[in-house]
Formats: sequence, structure tokens, C-alpha cells
Amino acid sequence: MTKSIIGVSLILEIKNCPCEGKYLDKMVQPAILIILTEANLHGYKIVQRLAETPMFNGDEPDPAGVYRCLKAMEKRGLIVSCWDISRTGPAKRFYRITEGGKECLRRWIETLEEYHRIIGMLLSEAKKVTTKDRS
Amino acid sequence: MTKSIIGVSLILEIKNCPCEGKYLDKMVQPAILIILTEANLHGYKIVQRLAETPMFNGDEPDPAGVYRCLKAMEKRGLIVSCWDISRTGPAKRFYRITEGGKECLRRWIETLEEYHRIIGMLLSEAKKVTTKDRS
DNA sequence: GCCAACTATATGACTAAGTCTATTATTGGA
DNA sequence: TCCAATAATAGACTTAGTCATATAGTTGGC
Repeated sequence: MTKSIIGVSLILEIKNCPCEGKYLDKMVQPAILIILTEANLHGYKIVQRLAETPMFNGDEPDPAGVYRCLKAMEKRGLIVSCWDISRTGPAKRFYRITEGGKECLRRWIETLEEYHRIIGMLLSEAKKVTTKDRS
Repeated sequence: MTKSIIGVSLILEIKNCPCEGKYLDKMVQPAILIILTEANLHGYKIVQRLAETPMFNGDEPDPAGVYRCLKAMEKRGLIVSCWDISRTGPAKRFYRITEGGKECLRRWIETLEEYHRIIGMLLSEAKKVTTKDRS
């Protein structure tokens, strides 16, 4: 990395700035609903599936967060769970999407479309002002 | 609104669900950086400008949140402020974007591009599984 | 037989970020 | 004179997520 005089001090200030792009977390919920529409799965497997999505890009999300999210989604009636102790290994809590969850996912589509539109507009604004700045 | 038997119970569960789309808040920071690239402004004016963006669509964001955000951004060196008591009315704290803030906005462009891409992919996944579900 | 690694779930403490409510102060207009 | 708009901010609370840790069953190697 090349270091200009300005660059050195700026790089230190980047730490923990949302511009780094670590704040797409709220999107975990629709991602879980999508995963559970395709198959009934237990938490640990959901964590692994999430890791494969472009959102996490290979890194597993914090399992504590995912388990908490699943509990909250169950409490709100989007998914339901039951224990599976039939197979080998530790007991697994399997989750299944409900009608309410499917309804929620359909609303998520509208919301994501709006987010997509808004971010697109923010992006073009950002590009406009930064290129103007350089001319 | 038409009410099916399922509909009635589902509508009650929608309340406070992120699928309603109220969680684009983290994007306030790049929006502020864009606004301050165009002109030096004080907090109250920034709140009004934010309201005009597609993100808030006319509704003013909570001023307390914006003021807190501005303070945090100043602390991190993205913007600097000074009081203006020259004009009539209550004292105004004017903000100006710094070199660090401009650098941050340039990184935001990359981050927003990734968000845009990821949300697009989530969206097409969501559409795929919900249409499959209806066939 | 024991230990390490992996599978699987869950809790407590902490932090970040935002909302809601209320306070203070200036100015202009009905 | 009193109210509304402008302007900034603080306190209490809520939500959401992270980090560290606890628990427990299974598998494989030595």
C-alpha cells in the first residue's frame, strides 16, 4: 500500500467506520426465510448456509446472533421449531417456515426492491459529488 | 384492505417487522457526507435535506439521531464544526467535510456498490423461492 | 481410555446505535 | 403576549449484535 502523508493519518481513522461495509446485518432475516423456504434445517446448518451466501462470502456469521435471531423469529410466528433426537449427534432444533413467514418474505421482496432503488440513487449521488470534487 | 381468515392474524404480526423497511438507517452517514460535499450546513438544515432524499421520502428523520450522528462523525474526523452566531436566530453549528470525510465517502461508494449487488442477489433468490412456492 | 475436534444449542455481559421525550433558547408573527 | 418555528442537545430506554463462555454428544487418533 502506498503511503502519502495524508494517507497515513487517514488509514488509522478507517477502523470501525460503517464505510467498511460490515452493517448489512438486518438482511439476515430475509436470508433465513429464503433458506427455510428451500428446506427445513436446524440452526447450525443455517449458520453454514448463511456463510455461503454473497452476504457473508464464506465467513460464518456469529452463531449466537443467528440463534437469537431464530428465537425472535419463532416468537413472532415466522418460523416454528421442533427437536430432532432421532439421529446421531447432539439434539437438533429443526426450523420450518410458517404461512406468516412466507407472507413476511413476500413483503421483504418489496422492501428489498426499495432498498435496492434507494442505494442505487445514493450511489449515483455519491459518485456525482466525488467526481465533481476532483475536476 | 381485504381480510382473509389467514390475513387477519397475519396483519397483526407485521408490526415492527424489519420487512416493513425501516432499517436503512446506517445509510444516513454517507447521505450526510454527500450533503456536506455540496455545501457547508448546520444540523437542522441537514435534517431537512435528509428528509428530501429518497431514503426518507419527505418524513424528517429524528433530529436527536442526526445530531448524535454528526457528533460521532466529528469525533472520528470526517467533519468539523464551528458556531455561527452572526445571523439572526439561535446559534447554528455549521459542519464542513474534511479530507478524511472525502476519503470515507470514496470508500462508501465501494461499499454501496457491494450492498447494491448483494441486495440484488438476495432479491432474485427471494423471488425465485416465492414463485416456486406458488406454482 | 483419553484428548482433541467437530457438531449443536444457549446464556450473560457488553457495546453500538437509534428512538422517544423533554429541555433550553431565539426570533417572528397573530 | 403567547404561540409556532428554528436550533441544539441530554436522559432514559430499546434493539440488535458481539464476545466469551458453558454445556453436551460424537468421531477419530494415539
